Amino acid sequence: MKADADIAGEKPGDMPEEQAGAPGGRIRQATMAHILAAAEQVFAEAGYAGASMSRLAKAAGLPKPNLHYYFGSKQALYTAVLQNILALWLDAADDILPERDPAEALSAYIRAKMAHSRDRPHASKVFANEVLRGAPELHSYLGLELRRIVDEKALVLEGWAKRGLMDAVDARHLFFAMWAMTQTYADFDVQIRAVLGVRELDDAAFETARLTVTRLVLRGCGVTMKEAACP
Amino acid sequence: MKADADIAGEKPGDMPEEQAGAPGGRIRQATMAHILAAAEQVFAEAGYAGASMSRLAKAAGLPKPNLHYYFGSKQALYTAVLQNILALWLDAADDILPERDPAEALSAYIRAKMAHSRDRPHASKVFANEVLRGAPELHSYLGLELRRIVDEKALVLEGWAKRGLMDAVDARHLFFAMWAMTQTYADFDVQIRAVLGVRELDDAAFETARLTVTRLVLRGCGVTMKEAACP
DNA sequence: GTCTATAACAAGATAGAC
DNA sequence: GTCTATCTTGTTATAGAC
Repeated sequence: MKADADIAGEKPGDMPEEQAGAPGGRIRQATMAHILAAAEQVFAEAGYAGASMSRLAKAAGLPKPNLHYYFGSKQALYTAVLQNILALWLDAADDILPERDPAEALSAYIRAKMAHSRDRPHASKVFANEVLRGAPELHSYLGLELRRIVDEKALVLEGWAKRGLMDAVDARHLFFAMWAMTQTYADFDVQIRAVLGVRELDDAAFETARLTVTRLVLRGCGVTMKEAACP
Repeated sequence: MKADADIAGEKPGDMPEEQAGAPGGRIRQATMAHILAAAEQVFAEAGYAGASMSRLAKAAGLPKPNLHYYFGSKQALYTAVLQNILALWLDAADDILPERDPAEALSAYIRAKMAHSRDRPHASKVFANEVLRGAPELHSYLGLELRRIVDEKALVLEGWAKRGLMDAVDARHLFFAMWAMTQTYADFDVQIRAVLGVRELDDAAFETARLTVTRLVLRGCGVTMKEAACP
């Protein structure tokens, strides 16, 4: 087995027995994390239907039955991959807080989302594939948890607008725009690379992308850019 | 067979025999257009791998072998659907011309793209699915035809910037942003409806979306909005 | 041109030896 | 815990009657 199984961020040698939500020994957890990491990539490239168990197994470097042994079914493995991604997704909006400066908070949010697109493109693609299919696994998450977060953050933006710190922009549609503009660098990377005529999106390309998105959002919200966009 | 087979925009009773690129009689063309319309929807909802021939056949209201009779293979049917979509995709940027006013031209472009997302969401989703998979069928299109168009339009924007009509924004990344913001209303509609807590995106929602996107782009480019954004 | 019947194969899942 | 061999089902595609 390969050694890059630390995707779930488990602390090695922490608990001697088990833990809530992650039963089993350390080797079991490591194997499962390894399978999840490989599966995320395959599901990202092929979608749910296009990812066969044999392909998933080959990507993990294991025989097919082992995947069934650990996750039961393809469906369950896919759900586990999605769950792994949502945990990553949720804490991105932590910068949007009432007491912060709008320009800085929005810049930080865009920076975090762009970093996600760069560092975890597979996660973004799996999520995109799922939503494109009609989000059969994420319906409740989108309608409950995500909706609650957006409602909460929309209040923050409306508060900023009332205090004259930014224009009164529709907060929800602003979020849709920020999600779309940042995630497109992960989901549609093939198209972007083709149009730019480059083999890879390097640091400079991502920096230009981040600055462009930040500029559109900050100016669109009527907040001054200052040096918040430049690290 | 249902009567909504006029998607390809064929002129009924035009030519008695054949035409380049569309051989066969009128009923043949009508049947093929009907299959293509149904297939677009199924490919959009299920992706390439998730769309089985039986499902495609059921959606078209025909037995499976008929689809093979007309298109040969699932692959060929899919390619035909994509080809149909590209024709639609290409003429959206017709508004970006040097002699036009930036605010009006960009507003018109965003309006056209939003209208596409509203009127042909399935087309957008098929395209998104294809690019997510790595664009195996569209690699040459993206790297040649689309790239050429974007290069051409980028020159127009740079011309506007030199004449002081707008700020010097990276034109290519601005296009990525406009594509992402507008297409998200087709591709991620499930997520948007869930967050907004509505069953359907109605006229008002699309108008708010369009105004938000237009605002971000025009202000981000430093062009005055005037009434160009309002019909 | 249309459709029933079926071939050839790959899918998800499991039994059972190790 | 691990993996070979296999079962069942659904897949694309086609043969051949109508």
